[in-house]
Amino acid sequence: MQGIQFNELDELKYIDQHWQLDMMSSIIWSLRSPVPAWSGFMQMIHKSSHPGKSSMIFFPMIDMEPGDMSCVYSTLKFLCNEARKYSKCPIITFDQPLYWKALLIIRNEPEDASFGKIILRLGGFHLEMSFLGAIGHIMAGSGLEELLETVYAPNAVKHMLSGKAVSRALRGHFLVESALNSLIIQKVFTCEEIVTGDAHPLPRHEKHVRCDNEEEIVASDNDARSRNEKQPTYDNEEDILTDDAGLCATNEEQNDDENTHEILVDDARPCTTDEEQTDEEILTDEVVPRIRNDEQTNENKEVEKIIDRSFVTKDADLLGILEAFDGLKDKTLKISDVIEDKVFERVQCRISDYKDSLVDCKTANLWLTYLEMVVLLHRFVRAERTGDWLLHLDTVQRMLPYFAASGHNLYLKSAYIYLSDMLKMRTSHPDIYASFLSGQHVVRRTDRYWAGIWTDLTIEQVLMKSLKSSGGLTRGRGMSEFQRAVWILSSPVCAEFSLAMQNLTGIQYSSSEQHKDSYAPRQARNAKDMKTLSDFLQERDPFQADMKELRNIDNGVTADANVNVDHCLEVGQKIVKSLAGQDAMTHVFKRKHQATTLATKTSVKVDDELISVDPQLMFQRLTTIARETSPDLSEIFKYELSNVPPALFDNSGLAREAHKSQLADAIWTDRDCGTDSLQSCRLFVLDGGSLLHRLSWPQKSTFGEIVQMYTQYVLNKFTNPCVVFDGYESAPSTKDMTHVRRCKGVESRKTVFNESTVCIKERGIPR
DNA sequence: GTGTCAGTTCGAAACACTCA
DNA sequence: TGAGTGTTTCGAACTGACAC
Repeated sequence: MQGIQFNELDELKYIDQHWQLDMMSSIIWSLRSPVPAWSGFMQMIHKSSHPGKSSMIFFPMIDMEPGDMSCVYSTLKFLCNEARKYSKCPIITFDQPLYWKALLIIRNEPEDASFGKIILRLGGFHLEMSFLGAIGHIMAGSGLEELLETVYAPNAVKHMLSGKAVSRALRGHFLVESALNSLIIQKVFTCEEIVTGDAHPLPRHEKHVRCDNEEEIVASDNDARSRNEKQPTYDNEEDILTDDAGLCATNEEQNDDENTHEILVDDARPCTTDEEQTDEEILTDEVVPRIRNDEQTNENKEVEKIIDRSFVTKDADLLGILEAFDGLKDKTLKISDVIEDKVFERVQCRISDYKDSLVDCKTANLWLTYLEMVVLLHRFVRAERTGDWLLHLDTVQRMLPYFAASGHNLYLKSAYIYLSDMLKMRTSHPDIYASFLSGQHVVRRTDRYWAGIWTDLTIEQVLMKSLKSSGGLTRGRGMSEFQRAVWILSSPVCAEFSLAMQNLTGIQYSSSEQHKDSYAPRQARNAKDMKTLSDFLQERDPFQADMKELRNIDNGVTADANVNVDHCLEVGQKIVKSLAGQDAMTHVFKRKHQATTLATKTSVKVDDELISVDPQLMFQRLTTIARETSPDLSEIFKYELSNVPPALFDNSGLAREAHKSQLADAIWTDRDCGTDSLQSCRLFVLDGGSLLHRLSWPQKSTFGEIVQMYTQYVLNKFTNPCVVFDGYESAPSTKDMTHVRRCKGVESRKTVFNESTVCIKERGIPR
């Protein structure tokens, strides 16, 4: 079999022309909230010519195992025949496993054969999923998981960080990026935070968050603060909203359609099948007004809940960006005017200087690397939405080191070969390369500039939605070969009927012009989640200049000396560089060359060799062996079976939290705790710590009044009481681990107060 | 009562790595 | 070289909430 060589990759030297817009979007979150999220913001400002809406047609399904080489071969053969009929160059997109098989087949065919002309593309959507997994791997154990768990469910976060829940992952990463940028802006620029619970519609924010009138802002802030205290706490809603441009992928959309192979014919012909549109995009003229009215009502309700967290500033550069944003929004400025504004370079320069000052801080470096990875996500999505071919290639090239450092070797190999092949197209297929440069490499399901999506995502969205929605194959038709053929071949006729019915009834299908990120409920949720994330990061600042070591920002666990994830880009670049000239078929990736993350298991040194130890696994194995080899287990337990007792310590080395309520339940259940014996009791001993949670502390009360309140409560409730508070010396004590867990590894500030000090409280406990 | 959807859990396949 | 282990990726099945 012919080998596949990793050729030296030429540097693209692509200059991103619109980085200013990404910067504006991330900064504006801090200065003016709520605003549309990145995707909504981009759709709002991007208006340009584009190749038009694409049409999709289904080809017959091949009834074979998708991974079967002969199935892939048949697909390629069919593709070549169809392309010959249209006199077009065959282009096909696969996800990674099938891409590699198709590549092997094509590379082993003679160059003059029909297969030699096939342009094989690696699915961008799957590439993005893998990159999300790479981010999750690199940031494992850093505290990102705990950060995201403040706004998402734990299992949802696991899927987000493993690259499965794409829509949520993107939203989550973009929110975290904005919260981190907000933190940096506070440090670099002179800002003052205002947090308001605004009960007015969105335009109201535009009026009061003007940075040149600070007094007015503070005054309105005080009013709003009192309103905010009455705000209800929200449930942890899950992200069920989807991006109309295909940013999302539901579980269904993530399913591989490996049983089906399609050719996407990308032209400007009108869409012929109504099944080609997603449910959320289909809005009839009659339906639209009703939905808009409902949305308006809902918006008003949601806007009342909006929590606004912004900063006021008098910094000239930040004010310049605000003006540019207003200009774009009001359409008084064009994008070309904005990107020529030097204010962005000045802001970037100041932020870069600040980042350079953190060069010795490992934790800060890791989180700055995270920001770089999220920027790549922005670029990758933007390249697809706008059909920017060079940006797409440049971003894939920048992703390679992160794939390498995180051990996503299959995608590293495939993406490397894909990039190499696409660059070669400049000379081998100049006509196709030119059409890709004009934005023909993406598919648009709606007639908008900011609506391009990856071809593999298109296949999944269109096919899966058609299969599973009303009239689809999963609605009682059966899935046999005959039924599939009937369904596919009849869909053009059904589309004709559908079109005729639309003309007859006068009901037309159209897509909403407004992006979902522009809706007030979405903005409200974003603002709420941003506040939650910002609060978390304020308490656990990853950019502390005096924090030189690498540690988890949530639990404070410090990394070993062998953890090098803060230099993962250099690690990855080294691996990518070493690939040049190697044979892709025989090259072996070594795990020891990858970046070592914070989540790497603890290791012990045996004969000068580091061995990773999972205490839980070690304990289980040893007890299993002991049970089989020794009749008396107590003999075995005389010896140390793991470096820490797993029953008492978790994998990060922190002592497990005590569950007092379970102990209390056990006592009440197993023992006689009746109250008869209390009748003769003359002394009530009360736990002072527990007592603290019994009473709610009134607003603006002093500590003296609170003490008086507790005293009165105890005297009224109990005769002859004795209140006991537990106290610990400054020397090492059994409470130390609890203190470490509670302070999250960050030393708290000293608070000085006396009887007349007014208590500023948060949710019933002193701050 | 039914259908849909998000969330969760579990398992299998494929592949890389390690070790005897 | 083969067996065992670990990781990644993917899919199926189930559950509960919600809308109609």
